[in-house]
Amino acid sequence: MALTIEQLALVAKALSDPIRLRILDLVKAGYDELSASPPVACCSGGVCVCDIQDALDMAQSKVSYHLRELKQAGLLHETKQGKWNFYSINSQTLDAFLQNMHMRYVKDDERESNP
Amino acid sequence: MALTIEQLALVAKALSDPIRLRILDLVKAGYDELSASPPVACCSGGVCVCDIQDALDMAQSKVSYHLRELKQAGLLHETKQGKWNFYSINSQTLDAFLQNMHMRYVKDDERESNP
DNA sequence: TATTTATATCAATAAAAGTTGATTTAAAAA
DNA sequence: TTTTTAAATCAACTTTTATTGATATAAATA
Repeated sequence: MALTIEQLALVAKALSDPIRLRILDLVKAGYDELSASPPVACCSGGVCVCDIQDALDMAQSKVSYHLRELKQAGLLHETKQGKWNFYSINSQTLDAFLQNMHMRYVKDDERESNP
Repeated sequence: MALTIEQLALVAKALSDPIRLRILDLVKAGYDELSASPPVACCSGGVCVCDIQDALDMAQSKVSYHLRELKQAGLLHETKQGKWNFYSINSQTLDAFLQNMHMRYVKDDERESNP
């Protein structure tokens, strides 16, 4: 799945804010790294908004805003469960982004300049 | 070399604009893909501003602005040669960015959830 | 049913990024 | 030496993003 320049730029934009990267860190680590327990007993495979909010000590609307940016870029997956929204990493998007960027801008052109 | 969240965000920001990705494309391809010849006989290993400008049909100051963003993020290397400035890809920065992003957000945590 | 809790969304504002045309600098050419 | 060429930088402006506080929605609880 080759991504267009516009798609690549959109993912990069979502990744271009330290707050959003911190959110990705928290979501990736899950409740291991959060000083909280999942609000729902069964494993949701994600982290809820209020726990990110607590962990980062940020206004709720601010956290929601950044979560939306990440979700719209396809970097997060959202699961609604009762009154909670759980977010988990969609590593497919990030993986595709990283692979495409590597192929486009790092990988040596097969034809020339190989060691 | 592990990059901080702030460093990662800065590189991502530089990559978050389609114009800049197009510039990276051109610089990577070099004069092969440009309908122009290098203005200097000896191989500079880069592309000059005016040829990017021609290829993208953009104002000179606009191209310079985006080149500066890419250079400041460490994604491009600049070589002055006579009255020309040649830009080439600094793949180290991009490579470090991609590896760090992969380790941080894609790679499975060794401890759990392995297939 | 009334209240609380979790979270999205909205409107207003603030801050950052991008664009444009003009000016500056420095090298090369006339 | 004057003029031209390449490219950086600047100031004014426009557009996009981010922040904030308030409001809306919907589920859970009292």
